[in-house]
Order: sequence, then C-alpha cells, then structure tokens
Amino acid sequence: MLDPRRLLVLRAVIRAGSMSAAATELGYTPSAVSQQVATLEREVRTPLLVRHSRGVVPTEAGSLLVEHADVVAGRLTRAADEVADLTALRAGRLRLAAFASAGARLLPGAIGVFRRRHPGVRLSLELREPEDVPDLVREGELDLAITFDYLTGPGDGSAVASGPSVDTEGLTTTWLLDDVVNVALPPHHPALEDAGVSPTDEIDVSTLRDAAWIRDSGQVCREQLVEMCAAAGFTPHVAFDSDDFPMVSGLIESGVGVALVPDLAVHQMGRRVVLRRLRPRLVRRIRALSPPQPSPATAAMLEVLTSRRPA
Amino acid sequence: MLDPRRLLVLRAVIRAGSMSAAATELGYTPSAVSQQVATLEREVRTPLLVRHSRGVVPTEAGSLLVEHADVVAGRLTRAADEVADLTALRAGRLRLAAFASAGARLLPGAIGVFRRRHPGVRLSLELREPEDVPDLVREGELDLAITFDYLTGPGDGSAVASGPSVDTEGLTTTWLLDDVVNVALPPHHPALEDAGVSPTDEIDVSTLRDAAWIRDSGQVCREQLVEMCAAAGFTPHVAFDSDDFPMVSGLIESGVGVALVPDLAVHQMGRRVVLRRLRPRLVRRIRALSPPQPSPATAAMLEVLTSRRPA
DNA sequence: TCGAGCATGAAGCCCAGCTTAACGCCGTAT
DNA sequence: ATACGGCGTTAAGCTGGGCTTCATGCTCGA
Repeated sequence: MLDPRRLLVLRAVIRAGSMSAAATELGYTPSAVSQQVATLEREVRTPLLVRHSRGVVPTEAGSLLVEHADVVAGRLTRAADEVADLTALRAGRLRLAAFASAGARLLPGAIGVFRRRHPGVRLSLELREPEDVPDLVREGELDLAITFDYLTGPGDGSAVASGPSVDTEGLTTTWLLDDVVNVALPPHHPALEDAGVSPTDEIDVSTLRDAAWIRDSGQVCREQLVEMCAAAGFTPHVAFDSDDFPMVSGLIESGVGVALVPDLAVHQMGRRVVLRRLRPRLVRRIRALSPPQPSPATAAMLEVLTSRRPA
Repeated sequence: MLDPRRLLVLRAVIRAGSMSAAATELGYTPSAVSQQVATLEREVRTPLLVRHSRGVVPTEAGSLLVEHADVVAGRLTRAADEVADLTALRAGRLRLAAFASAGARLLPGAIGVFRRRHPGVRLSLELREPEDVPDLVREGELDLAITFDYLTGPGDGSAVASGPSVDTEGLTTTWLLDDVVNVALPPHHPALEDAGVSPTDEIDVSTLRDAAWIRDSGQVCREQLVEMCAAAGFTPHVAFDSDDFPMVSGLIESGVGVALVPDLAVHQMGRRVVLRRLRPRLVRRIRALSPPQPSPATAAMLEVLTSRRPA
C-alpha cells in the first residue's frame, strides 16, 4: 500500500506542471517536493515523471497514480465536509425510542420542532418498553430513548431542578415529565361511592381491594400494580392484560374491571370511563435516556424536549 | 482536508474493535494508536469512538469516516497493484507511430509477437512521417516511432554494432534496418540501355539526368531526390508527387516517369515495373525513436524489433 | 555569454510520532 | 474481597522522517 501523503504530493506536482510550482502551492521548498517524488518512485520502482526542461510531464504510471490520488483527495475533503455537516446538524441520524403513549403524545410535537430546526437530520422512532431501552442505548443502537418508572409519593417538582444526571449504568438520565396515574372505572363502580361524587375526589387504593384489574401488559406496569396493591395490603385480581388503551377503555366500559391510566393516555379513554386520582398518589416519572457523551443531534433533541416541558 | 494516515489508523481501530488489537495489527503500541485517534478527534472537533470497557465502538462520525477510509485504502492498494501491473507488462499502453511502408511490412510481425508476449498491453499505431515524429516522442505523445533518413554511401552494417544511442535532441535512436533504395523504371526506359540487361546491373544516377521523376510526397523523400541528383550534377524534372506506391507503380507502367522505391515497398510495384539498384548506392536507414527513459512496454517492443532484424 | 528557472543532491535541524512507563478503570476469576 | 488481566490514557523522552538551506548542473532565451 502506498504512502498517501507522497501520492498527494505527486498529484500536486502533476497538476501544477512543475515541482517548483507544486512546492509553492504546498508551502514547501522545491527540494522537499523533489525528495518526496523521488522516494515514491523508489517505492514503486518506476519513474513517475519525465523531467523536462520546463517542468515535468507524467509518465504512464504517473498518470495512473494521479487518477487514484484524485479520488483519495476527493474522499479526504468530502470526509471532512461531511463530519462538519454532522456536527453542525446539517446531516446525520437520530434514532429515537419511546413507549407507546409517549410516542403518541409527547414526541410528535418535539419531533416537529426538531425537524424544522434541523431538516438535514434523519429521524427514526421505534416503540420500546422501558425495560429494553438501557442496553440498546448503551450498545449504541439507540441515540435517545424515552422511558419511565413509577414513583410513589409526592411526585412534585423534586427532580425538576436536578437536571441531567449519570446513573449507575453509565447513561445520562434527563427528567422530562411527571405523568400522574389515574384509576379508570366504570361509571357505577362501588369504589366511587366511598370516594365522593366530585371528579377531584381521590380514590383510596384500599377501596379497590376487591376490584378486577385490567392490566397494562408492559413489565414495569405489571410489577407496579402488584407493588402498589401490596403496599395497600392486598394482591390484585388480574382479569385481563392488554397493551392497548382503547381496548382497556372498552373493557372498563363493559364493566370487566378497573385499570391504571396515566394522564398521557386519558385521551384514549371512552366518554363513559370515570377517571380519578389515586391515594396514595402514583406518578410515572418520564425520562430521557441518552449516552454519556451525546451526539450533537441527541443533545439538540434533548434541548427541544426539556424546553417544551410544562412549567 | 484530513490527514490520510490518521484516517487509516482510525479504520484499523474500528475494524479491529479495539485500539490494542489495531496496534498489534499495525505494529504499533496501543499508546501510539490512542494518540493518533485523539489528534484526529481534535482535528474534526468530534468524538469518533465511544470508549467501552471491552474495546471501542464507532460514533456516527466515526462510521462516516471509516467508509471514506475504506475507499482511500482501497485506492491505495489498487494504485500499487496497477503500477505493478504496468511495470510487469500485464497492463499499460504502447503508442506506436510509423511511416506507411514500415507500418505495412515491418511492424505487423513485431506487433504479433508483442501481443502474444504481453496481451495486457493496449497497442495503438498511427502513420506519421519522419519529420513529425521527434517532437511527438519528446512531448510524450508517442512511446515509440519508426522513422528513417537517407544515407548515401556504403550502408553496410556499420551502425549495427553501435546499438541504441542518444542523439542531440535527447531521444534514443535504435537502428533497425537498412532499406536499400531502387530506381523503378518502365520496361524500355533509355537508362536501362546504358546499364545492362541483368537485374543485378546498377543504374548510375547520372544516366537519369533527363528522366521525369515521380516523387514520393514525403518531405524527407522529396529533399533526398533533389540532393541525390545535385550530387550527380543535375536537377531532377519532377513530373508527379504521390504518397501512394500503387499509384506510383501505375504511373511508371504508363511511362510517365521513374521513381525511387525502397525494398520495403517493392511488393507494391506492378509486374511490369523494372527495379534496379542505384549507383551511388542509396539507403533508407530505418530507426526506432524512443524517449531516453523508455517505459517497460517501449523497451519490450524495442527488444522485439531488434531481435527480429535480419542478421 | 549571461542569467532565469528548473530539478537535484548533501548536510543539518526540528518536530511529528513513536516507545516506554505508570496510571485508572472495568470485569472477572480466585 | 482481593487480585489480576485487559482495556484506554497520559507524561516524558527519544528517534528518524521530512523539512530547510545551500550549492550544483542543466536548459533555454536574451
């Protein structure tokens, strides 16, 4: 394999027509250029230039090498340009993942803003459950993932000020939104009688001890339901598992049971479903997961996401 | 424009999956590789690798650069290979030029041999008169030219042993053949009576003082005719100029005049044309003209040409 | 005949880029 | 738990490739 630097010197010489001209063009002395060409000729064991009284003319081997050198030089400049495009967000790729309700309610707006700002960046979005996401980000299969976990307790803005932080797994976590979870019931469910008639009245988890549950089939949600009920001192009766909120809505309206429905999904509930806050309060903490050194595109999308979260 | 050497180091790293592996592959220490990658990252102001616990993984910019690096590396090896093909005569080009009668009689056999020996070399042949040829060879437009000049006198093997020589113009001249010139006359031309009846009888130039000449229109031949006659003490009467020997033959047979016809062209004369040697003897000295540093293909063709000349 | 412009060679210098050595980090095996 | 091996990184120092400078030879045009 040839030394690319010498090849580029040869290219300059032949394009310029003389070693001296190439030297001034390259910022060298003619002697340096002459030496470079000479060693290249030694390497390929063939003369590459015929020395003329005014300047030089390429031999057949010289012309051949120059053609290749042109390609090489073109690639080198193209490579630099394209990397510049990448860092300037004029090009590139951003692979997103989110869970279903975030993909439907949280991301479209952010994606719209991002696309308007950086039309050159190719976006992709796939639906992934929170449990799959960290490994994919760590392995570089994803650039940014929207995930969540459950939080019992206040769920106020305690994490708002904390900003991005690197978790134990070497990933950056950025808080986006606290998604309050409701319980969704059929209109005349017994638990409603204990709670009161106002929509703002909360339903105590313990009053759902005998309810039949329609459960989101995502792993995190399944576990959370069991945990919540355990904290209230009972084991839930699971009547149904589904990952589709419209179907959940239909099942509730048919009186099959009750379900946990976060704010981000309430728009998928039918009109006859009754929604109430839970006591103790239950919150889905929605976060963005990103690599510790995010790409420019990842950082830009994070910026969009955090700037759009409600005050 | 990026530094191609660093780019190739990056390529090795990403292909190997770790800096250490790339280092052993390149014959460097891991430290050297790390430093190269680090400076490349500084140059493009972007991380190119994400450092993992076991090895590294390319970032988007890194993958982009590797694609270009692959092309560059491919070109560098291809370039070396193709130059090797050129010097080994597995490829390349040989641009020949010759005057008409050499092209017809001298070259076809040599070209056949050459093609059989070096089928990868592309050959081209154009017809050129001797006066045009030196500049074209000097400028690199031709690789090898067959030319001639006239020689009065013995024309024996005096130049045979001398071999190739560099003439005053910086071109290499290789003697190929001495082409003896005949005079071609109509069957009952008066000059034949002075000479004798035997085909080996020579015709003295002075006996052609009153002849009408059909002259080859090439510049060298035209001048030579005048010079030869001047040496014999007269100026030739030129009746016709032609560069086509069959036509010359027809004109002679029609009794228009006489002509100079070298051995290489006698096969183009009609049966009724009478051919005799001249006194003083006139010889076309046929030579090959080549650049002072001939390409391998040129040298090979010269070898074929000289090895085929009659002993 | 001279001088301008070209390529080249010898000599020397300097820094890019290598090696060595030491360190921190992670994951695994003992 | 602790040790160990493999990873990448850093600092320091050395070496040689590749540059400059200077001098020479060549060709061409004035």
